[in-house]
Amino acid sequence: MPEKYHPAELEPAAQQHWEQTAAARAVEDTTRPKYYCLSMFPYPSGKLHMGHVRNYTIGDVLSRFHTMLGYNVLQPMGWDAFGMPAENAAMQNNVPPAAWTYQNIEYMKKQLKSLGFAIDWQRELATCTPQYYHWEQWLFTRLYEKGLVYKKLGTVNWDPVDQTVLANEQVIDGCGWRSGAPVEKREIPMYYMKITAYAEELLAELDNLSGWPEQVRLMQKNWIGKSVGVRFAFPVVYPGKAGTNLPSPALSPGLSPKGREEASDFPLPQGEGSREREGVGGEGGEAALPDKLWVFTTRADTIMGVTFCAVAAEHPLAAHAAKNNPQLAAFIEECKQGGVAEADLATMEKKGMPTGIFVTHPLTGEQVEVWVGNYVLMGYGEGAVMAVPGHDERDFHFAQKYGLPIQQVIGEKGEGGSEKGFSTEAWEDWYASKEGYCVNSGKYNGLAYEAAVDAIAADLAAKGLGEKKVQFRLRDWGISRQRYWGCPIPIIHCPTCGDVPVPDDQLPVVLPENVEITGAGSPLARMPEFYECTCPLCGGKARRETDTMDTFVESSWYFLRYCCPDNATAMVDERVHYWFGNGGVDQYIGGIEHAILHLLYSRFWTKLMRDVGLFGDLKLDEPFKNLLTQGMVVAPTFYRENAEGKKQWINPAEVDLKTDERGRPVGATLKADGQPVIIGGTEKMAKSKNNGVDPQALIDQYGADTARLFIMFASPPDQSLEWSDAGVEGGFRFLRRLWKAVFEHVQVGIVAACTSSDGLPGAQADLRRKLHQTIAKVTDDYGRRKQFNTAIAAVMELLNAADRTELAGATGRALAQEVLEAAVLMLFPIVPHIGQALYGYLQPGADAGKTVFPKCDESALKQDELELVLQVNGKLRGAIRVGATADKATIEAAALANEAAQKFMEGKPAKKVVVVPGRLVNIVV
RNA sequence: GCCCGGGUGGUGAAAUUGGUAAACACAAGGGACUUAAAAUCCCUCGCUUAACAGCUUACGGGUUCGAUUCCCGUCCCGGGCACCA
Repeated sequence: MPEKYHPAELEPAAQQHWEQTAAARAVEDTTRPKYYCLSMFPYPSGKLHMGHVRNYTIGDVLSRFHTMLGYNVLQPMGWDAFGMPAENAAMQNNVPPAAWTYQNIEYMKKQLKSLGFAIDWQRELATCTPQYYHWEQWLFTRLYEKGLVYKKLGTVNWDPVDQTVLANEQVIDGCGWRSGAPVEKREIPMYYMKITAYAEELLAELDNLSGWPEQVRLMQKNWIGKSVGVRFAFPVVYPGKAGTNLPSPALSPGLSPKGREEASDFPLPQGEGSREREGVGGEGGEAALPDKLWVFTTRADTIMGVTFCAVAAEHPLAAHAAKNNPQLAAFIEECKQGGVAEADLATMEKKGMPTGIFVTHPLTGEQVEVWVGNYVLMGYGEGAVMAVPGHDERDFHFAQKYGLPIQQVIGEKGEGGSEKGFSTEAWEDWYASKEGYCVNSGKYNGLAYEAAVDAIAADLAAKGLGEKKVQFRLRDWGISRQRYWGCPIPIIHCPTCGDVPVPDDQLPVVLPENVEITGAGSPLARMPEFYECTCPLCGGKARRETDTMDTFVESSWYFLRYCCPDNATAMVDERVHYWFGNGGVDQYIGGIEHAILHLLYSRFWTKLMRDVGLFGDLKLDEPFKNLLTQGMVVAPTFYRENAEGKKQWINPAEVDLKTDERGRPVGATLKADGQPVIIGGTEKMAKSKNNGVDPQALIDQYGADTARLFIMFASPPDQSLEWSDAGVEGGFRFLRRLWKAVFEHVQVGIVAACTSSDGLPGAQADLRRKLHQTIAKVTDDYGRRKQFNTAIAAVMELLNAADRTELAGATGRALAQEVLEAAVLMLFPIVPHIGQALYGYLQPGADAGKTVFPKCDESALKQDELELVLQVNGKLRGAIRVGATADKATIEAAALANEAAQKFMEGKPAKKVVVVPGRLVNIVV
């Protein structure tokens, strides 16, 4: 055994050993319990960053731990290989996206291998290969036939200069990131997946996901947003025709009464299809002129306080009103400015303009004016809202701004039972409370929230103007992307047959790999050799769809494909039954930033695949049994602005940071030129902000084990971690100390490990107790708590205690052997390379990774005496020693007799004595 | 703006079910060894105080014998918001 720890020699040797013994190969074996340990696959951005190291180390620790517990472990890895950065890189460096991606995969795979993860590389997959996306296209066509995929208009960010659709990330302060031109909203036809059809199940199943963090379940619940409310209508009164619900004949010439009838309710009545605006060709705006304005509200109890209504700029009523009103038309144009991101819409200034159109309040018969509001979204709900400024904060401020009436219709009792005062001058939070009762509401006065909603809904229903309705916040999933580097949508547009799904024998629709990326429009739409095709139904000339799918689609089922990545004839096969038996993936690990979208879409796709019948008799409703959401690894961001005011992000490694005496940053300069840079926020490591830290330097200098140990020791996995390499040195030092301890023991000679505390001298019995306490704690930390920093600390404590214990004699040598073997095995999941080597020296010929995890010897934990903390009035005043079996009375007596206790009781009698068994005694005087 | 988290020494953090706040480390300071350096080992290390002791878990309240932990409010930081992945 070498005297010194040399990771550079020992790590490749250990990795070679695992490769030769196929240690990580996972083979279906029904005689053993399986453990499917899944980490979120990376986007091949170029290099691993610390977030990856953290994620995959957690996965590897759990995988290796469960292997040592006897499970048949599967730990796969793959590449989420489609996406925007490849197109950006193509534009910047003139590399085709495919070549760039495969190059990145190759490098990152090498990095992953150098970290020693026990990954079954035979199951590796990349989503950009036809072998993978073939099945995504196949399922798409099945879903299209089932009506679970449909087409409607959707709103996107449009860059009028680059003539291209932008991602929300590419819209900066309302302008296109490359052109700098103000972005506009534009409606284009897109394919949607009907996730709303599964809203109820996606919500209900959250309650069964007991292995998921409460936080994530809550976020998904709020995202789905089930609410029960009332959908009702305001009959529309057109100018000059007060008192009629019908459009003026002058405004809609040539429309027969029957046609009017059919076109009446707009948007379409309730039901899943109600918000689909089918196709692009619906130019007959006049025909769609509504005679009722439908809205949805969860606050029907405030209906008597409606003083105006607001519709989206794209609402047909708005368009109609704008025809003879150039000012309104200009305002509607203004509303189309800016992007579509909800965060921007929610924080922008609320603006509106009256349409001159009035609607009739369905209960009071009063005339209520319709406004166009920039904060009302066409794609959400009915594209129209009732406004109750008295009891909705946004409406309140809107009404104040435009001088619209504010009417109190809900009252509440304050402290002492007096009525709370309502003022139209200043908003107070209780105005929006559901705790009050109706006032100024005629027959509804005095009713509390639920009773009022019920009564009002019943009255609306009686008039045929509304009913109670369940509504979800969740919207259908738009999957069309006007981009190149994605999975082609397998649809053929035929002038005679319409949209035709590509038949199975023509799948996959292969994405051409040699293209020119210009950043303006989709390259596929400029490639006749791609889009020119014949209709599979009629054989006529047709055009292939050139949009690709949202990359979230690939990541919604990759975990199923890992079971059978080699199957060329089916999406999944019976191997799924083995790995997804017993409730699915046993442990899924990934960043908390995926709490909603990725995890919800994956749940959805699993249900879709189930309902297409792909799982046979396997009961699989949810893909992930246990979920560990790791906190993000965050790092500071730095940038400079160029002449056009665009931000150039600078990597933290290239920056010198100056701090004040309290450690707060006061300035930063670029190392290269010494000139100042601007300090941005601390954010998750991301390519777009160039604040990723490459772990390679760390691995090169200290080895994989130190990198793994350090990142596990830095903080618990679910906590976000601000990156700093201070302390890496300490991790390396610990491994060196561990090596030295084993070396010195082996030098004297290995012996059989101690197996019992019988006959051990006191100090050695104490150490052995500490050992088995540590085993119990580490097992619990790995298994139940999934908190690895405390497991490492516990082993450090154990080794510190061993250092302080005399272990020279025969019993001591045996105990030292037991302690060292256990310590090495306990650390093995975290630092497997050094563990593999050291265990080989302690147990020649043994393979640490195939050794059973140490078991706690309960008999070693026994103690005759316990120390209890002594408190007087809750303050620490000393300690008492009592027999391990002492009863409450004995403990009380010992506590009261204690000198320190008597001093702080100052002669007063004890009012009460609280005894917490095994912990403390508190004397209350 | 809305939804979800977080805030404990100079730093990363620990305290698992309401029961000793600061375990385990890092950094710093002092010492030993050394011609010297590195490495290693030992000691000190929340704040106030000469000491006794008092104070301390972002801030302000509350519940409790006892609160980092539970409740209410405030501030700050991070994540998500449907086309970053």
